[in-house]
Amino acid sequence: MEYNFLQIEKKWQKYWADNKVYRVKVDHSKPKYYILDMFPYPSGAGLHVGHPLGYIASDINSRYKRLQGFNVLHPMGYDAFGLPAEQYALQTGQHPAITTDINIKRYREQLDKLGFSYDWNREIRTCDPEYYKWTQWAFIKMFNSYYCYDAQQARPIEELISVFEQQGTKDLNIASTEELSFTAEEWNAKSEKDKQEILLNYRIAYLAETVVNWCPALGTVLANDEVINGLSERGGHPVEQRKMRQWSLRISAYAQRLLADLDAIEWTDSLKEIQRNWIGRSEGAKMFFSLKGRDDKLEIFTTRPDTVFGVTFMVLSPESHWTEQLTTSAQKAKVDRYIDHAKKRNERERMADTKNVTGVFTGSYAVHPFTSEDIPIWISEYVLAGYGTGAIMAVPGHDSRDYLFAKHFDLPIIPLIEGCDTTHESFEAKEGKMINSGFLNGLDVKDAIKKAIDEVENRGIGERKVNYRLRDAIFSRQRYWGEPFPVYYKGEIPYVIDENYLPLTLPDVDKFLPTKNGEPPLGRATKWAWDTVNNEVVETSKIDNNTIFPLELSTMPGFAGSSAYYLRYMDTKNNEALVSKEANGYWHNVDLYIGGTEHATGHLVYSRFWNKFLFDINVSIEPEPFKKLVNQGMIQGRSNFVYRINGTNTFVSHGLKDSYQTTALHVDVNIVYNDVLNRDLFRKWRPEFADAEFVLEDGEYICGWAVEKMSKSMFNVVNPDDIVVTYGADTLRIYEMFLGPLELSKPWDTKGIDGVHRFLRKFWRLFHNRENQVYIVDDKATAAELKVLHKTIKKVQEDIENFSFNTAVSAFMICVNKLTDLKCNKREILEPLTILLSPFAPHIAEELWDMLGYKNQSIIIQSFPQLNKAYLVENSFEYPVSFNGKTRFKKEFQLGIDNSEIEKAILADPNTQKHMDGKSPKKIIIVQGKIINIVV
RNA sequence: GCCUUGGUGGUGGAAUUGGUAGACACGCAGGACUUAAAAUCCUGUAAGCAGAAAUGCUUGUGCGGGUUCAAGUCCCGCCCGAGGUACCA
Repeated sequence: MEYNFLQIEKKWQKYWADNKVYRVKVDHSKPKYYILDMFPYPSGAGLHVGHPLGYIASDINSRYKRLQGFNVLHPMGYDAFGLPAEQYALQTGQHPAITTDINIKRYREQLDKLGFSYDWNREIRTCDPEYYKWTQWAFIKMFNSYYCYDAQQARPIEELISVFEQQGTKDLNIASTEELSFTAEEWNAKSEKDKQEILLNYRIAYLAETVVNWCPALGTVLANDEVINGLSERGGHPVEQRKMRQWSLRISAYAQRLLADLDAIEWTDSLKEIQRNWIGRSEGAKMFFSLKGRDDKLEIFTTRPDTVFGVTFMVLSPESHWTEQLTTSAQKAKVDRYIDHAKKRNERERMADTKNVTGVFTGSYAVHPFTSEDIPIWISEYVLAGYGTGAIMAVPGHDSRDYLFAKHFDLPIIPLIEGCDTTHESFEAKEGKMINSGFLNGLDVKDAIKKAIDEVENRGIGERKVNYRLRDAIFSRQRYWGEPFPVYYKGEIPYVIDENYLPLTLPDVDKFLPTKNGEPPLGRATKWAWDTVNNEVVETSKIDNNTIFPLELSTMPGFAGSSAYYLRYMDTKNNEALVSKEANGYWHNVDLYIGGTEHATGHLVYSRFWNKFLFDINVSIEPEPFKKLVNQGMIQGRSNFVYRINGTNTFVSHGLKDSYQTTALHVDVNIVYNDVLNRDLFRKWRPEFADAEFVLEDGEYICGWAVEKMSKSMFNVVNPDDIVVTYGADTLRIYEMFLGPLELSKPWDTKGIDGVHRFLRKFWRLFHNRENQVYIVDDKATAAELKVLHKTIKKVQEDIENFSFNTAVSAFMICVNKLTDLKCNKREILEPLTILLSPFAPHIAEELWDMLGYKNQSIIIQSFPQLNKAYLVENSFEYPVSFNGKTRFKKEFQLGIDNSEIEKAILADPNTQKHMDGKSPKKIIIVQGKIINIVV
């Protein structure tokens, strides 16, 4: 029989589905292993060849672990809420739920054709009310919690209320937006409204003023990605920075735990480093500077309190609430103009621009805490509102940004370290002896930092502080296609609806646009108010009844639904809980998580936070969601170009294009094969090319190429479907693994796919004779055949464990080539190979097992004997003997001999004696039984 | 700008983590089989120089330095690409 991959793959995919082969249940007789892919956003362009890269890797691991006897949980679902569906809805009027559903169906069909071993019984969709019920539920729990630093965990808000009632804020060490101070009497005297406002200052899910990109023309908030040079990507309207009251999650409270627990998980060092930098712990001091002519004080954070004597000015961020208060009437016009300028640039643009120094003087002065000198207070973009207190003490001598600012505005620069030169640049090294620094003079920098903080604390003008760069997550989106907040308002005060009435389902709206008043699209819902008596959603028009209140109009962001999905897979159908104790107690957390690095600071921080919160409230039993994480690289598109001679309909081949005036045009990569254009298909591709002429080289039209982001507009999106039809899923699976290291980004290219397909055909042929009939013998294998088999088993197993799938595939190819040379058709060799190959190419493996009458597919790979030294002692090998790196002679040895024996023999060789010149060797380097070098 | 990451033949990549650079595969060239094509198989293939050939020599892992008997791998300084940069997912 021919290797008919289409038929084989269809047959086994059907068999797996019909027999529910990959359905898993809690089974205490087996060890568990949980392998998870980052679930996809179902985009309208369909699954492209980049998606399966990680999915194939995880599927190989899943199948491999099953072979080893593990009970493997390997689920899949869809991250189905998101902006693209909403924007598509804006253009077409189609409801996002409908397009999302269509896209999911397409994804599912495409995934099914690749032979993945998912347990589809556990599929989840974040936009499904039965799923987002638990997202809303977690939000309610966060709203009803505060974070206690002493206990290092989230606690119920009722606990805090009773503390307030008994002792006020005395001795509290808890996370807050702003530090408040009141007594029990003061608390008890407050109105319900005031109490609720104060509690928002402590809730883990809370409302607060935050800065957003506001586009007045579109009436909406935009992501940084949607803003280009201060204009909206859509329509090119001006965008400004505006403060809005938004929901936030108090992730910053978890900063220390998020940092510390990185040590306990198996992620790559680089990814941990990204997270550490993102959390950005820095130790220093907060200090209060008196303000000239005012009673209040300006708070700043600094990591270099030792440089306090070098402070020659202070800088506020343009958004700081101090800006307005400290601007004198003489400076007001200038400051207003500057703030207008700053509003047009978002944070990223400001950070990227370090060349242009801008700023303006407020007219006010602070007082130096030690010298009592006046310090001018400036405003500048380089101070960011979101970090520290939005105000800094500037030390131009020892900070590069302060230095540039001082040079530009001609402010004084005081060198503080003996011998440092600040005429051309600041001196940022933390070393040397302090000068010009009063009581710190003569101290080493490290000691000076300690002494400075001690002195600041003694004088009561500040204290030691650890600051984190990690900010609270803004949790509101002015969008339609997301989870509704289970929140209604009595006046300004938010209340959560009772969890028993979840899910609060997303209402229909007539349009997906903001309302005329600039409210989010949910403002259009006619039925969107909460009846607190009957606990149900009712007509918005009934709001003037004082038991019916408006619901929150914004929705939750994309990361809400993806933060705890790993727990839900354990117990998808549970109506009583996010996950049952039994299921969570068996599956614990994810053993292996595979996905792209682009989520390093988003999803992977949010989900760790979310899980820690669930851990605190005793829902998740593990403090970390993902034990081991492997990043797969991005697959880029490889675009092809044709070159049209300007003003004609003639196209010139790539190698000859320089002789003409040409314009490069993107051409659909699906009508190009190995950079050679199919000219007939090209003529049919678009009407304007119907009578295209060609200037050929060597009788072919060669296209140019470039590596670009895979996108519809560049005609370089490659769906796996065509490849599956032409070569089969097994070939695609192996080819994607063969393309290069899993974690590296690489352009998609089908150039090498023939080689992989050839390999599978060769493998198939090992089991067949010339007449294509199954022909397998039970003869005993020779030593040479066993050597090939066991070398391959060892190598492939090591490679799977190390996620080095590309080299594993190479090992298979070498193995098949050798067995073909040996004309090996022995069951003893081929049967184990089908098992070894089955994680990579499951369809062909199943077919071969079937043909061989081999039923016991749960055999454990580990039970095969490892590479045996005895098989190696067959032929000899020759290697150079080098002295101090220079090759002097060659010597022959038998394979399999011990390193020490080789060493002895070499040292006894007369040639060696000659080159050693009577000395004894310093070092003998032996690698794999070969003497590489002898250092004399 | 900042953080992370990558740069090796015509191409994708390998290299036991400091030890014979280019495994494996694609492509290309030549050959076998075939009326022919496809398929399959065999041989060659980093560059340069010398040689009839076996082979030998030289150069060579983005650029410039350095450490070492030995550097693709370690150190210092650059250049270029990719991802992230808090409302894309």
